Amino acid sequence: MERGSASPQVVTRFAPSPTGFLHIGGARTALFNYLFAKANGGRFTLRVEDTDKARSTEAAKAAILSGMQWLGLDWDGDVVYQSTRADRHVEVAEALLSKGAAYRCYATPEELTAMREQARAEKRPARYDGRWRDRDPSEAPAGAPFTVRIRAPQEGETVIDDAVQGRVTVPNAELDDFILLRSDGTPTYMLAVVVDDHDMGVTHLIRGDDHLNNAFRQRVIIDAMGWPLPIWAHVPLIHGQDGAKLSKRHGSLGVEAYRDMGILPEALENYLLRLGWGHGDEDIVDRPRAISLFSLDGIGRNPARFDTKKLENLNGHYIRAADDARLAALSAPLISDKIGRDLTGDEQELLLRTIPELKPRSKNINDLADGALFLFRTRPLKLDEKAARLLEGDGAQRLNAAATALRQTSAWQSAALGDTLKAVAEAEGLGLGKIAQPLRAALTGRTVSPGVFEMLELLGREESLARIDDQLPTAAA
RNA sequence: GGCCCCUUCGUCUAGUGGUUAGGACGCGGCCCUUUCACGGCUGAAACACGGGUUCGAGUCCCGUAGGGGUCACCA
Repeated sequence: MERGSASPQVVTRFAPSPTGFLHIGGARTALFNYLFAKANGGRFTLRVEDTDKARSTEAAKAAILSGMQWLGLDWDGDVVYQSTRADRHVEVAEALLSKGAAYRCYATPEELTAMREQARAEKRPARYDGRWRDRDPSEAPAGAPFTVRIRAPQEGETVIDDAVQGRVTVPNAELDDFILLRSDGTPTYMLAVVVDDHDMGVTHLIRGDDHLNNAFRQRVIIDAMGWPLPIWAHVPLIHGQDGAKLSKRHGSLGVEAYRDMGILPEALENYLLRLGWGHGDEDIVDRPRAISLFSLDGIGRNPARFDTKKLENLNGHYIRAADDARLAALSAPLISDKIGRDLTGDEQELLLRTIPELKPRSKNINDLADGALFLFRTRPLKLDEKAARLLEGDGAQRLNAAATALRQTSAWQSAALGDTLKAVAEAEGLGLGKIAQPLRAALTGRTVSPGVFEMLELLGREESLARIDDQLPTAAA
């Protein structure tokens, strides 16, 4: 799909560092980048920032990729691993060096630590003091290790026109000569991002607010290289329920944790989208709608708190909208887990037919599995306390009356069964509930369940009658 | 602490100088109803505070308070 050269293609990227799972904040950043690219007919790329060999792990890398796949955030092209691009990063550092935009610094780590401590003691900002900035190269200790530092402007100010935050200005005195190349010759993050974003043709940088300060530093490199500026969009971070930074304690779990809680990916996506982005009153926004609506100016500037209740509500909505077969497949393993065996083919088919009854009663897949459990109980059912109480005294008589009528019903379909039971209630001069509740208890062992007529049909004549007989006092039966 | 950002119901938000400040989640009530849900109706619930600017501020400006981010040879 060629686009006119007059309007260069939008390219976004998600650039996680593989030091942990794909958490909620990262997932939202990825989502926004994905949506913005799709909304503009652009490309959404994925780059793994694995330049910190000590902290990066294969497991984290895999977790991030699988999290993205689960959410259906498909990236264009191959994953770029930053660690494979070190040569190019060094090349740029050297270009900067020969331009005089960077210089070698021979300060030792100990020296720098001492410098920072002293600055802190004197209540000054702990910035690199530029001690090697203007020294003549001849002063360099022979053979000593050195880092390469950017020569950042010291006067004036640097401006970032952020698509979310607006125009943000920082005095250049705040920017120190940060390190480009470590003393072992490897590139730092600050250099690597800029080079990679440039080389990958990234046009829009949508990322967490915590990177806003980095943007000023990165701009120094970009300017020094004479490269075009990307459009920055710094999205406020997600906070926990208590307003503090999101931690594992209150929801910053990996996306797979939400999957395991029975959350549907489209529900998490919709929730994440609405957390910090809005379009009028619309709360239910599915993927196609999001792609047609998404824009950077819909992103708010204030941090949002994570609210599990709303996520669950949204999840309930998407469960009701989901395909029955998909829901059956998702809940079957959970059911197997609970009953300690695999479902037979017939049982799987039965589960599928029951899903429509369970959908409106479920906020997550666990609820679904739980609700389906009555189908697979083994006789005689153990009744819970409340259910048992429904079968005491008059309850037993009513159950018996219902059983008698049910045995004579030939058409075992919910509508007909409903008519039968309503007739029983009328004959007894009772409300339908008086008949249905004991029946529900006998059928499921619980007081809460899908509709009795439907369950009767689902369970089938034989199983239903057997369960009822199990609960009938022997004298009455 | 320096620098930067933020502040509308408990929460997510709409609102771009004149609104009975709207919606959603959650919460309460009512209805539907064989239980529970779903669904429908309905109620309580917010412009952090103080100064300006203006005929008129949730909307603009300045302070204060509170919250957040960031200050590595991590990313």
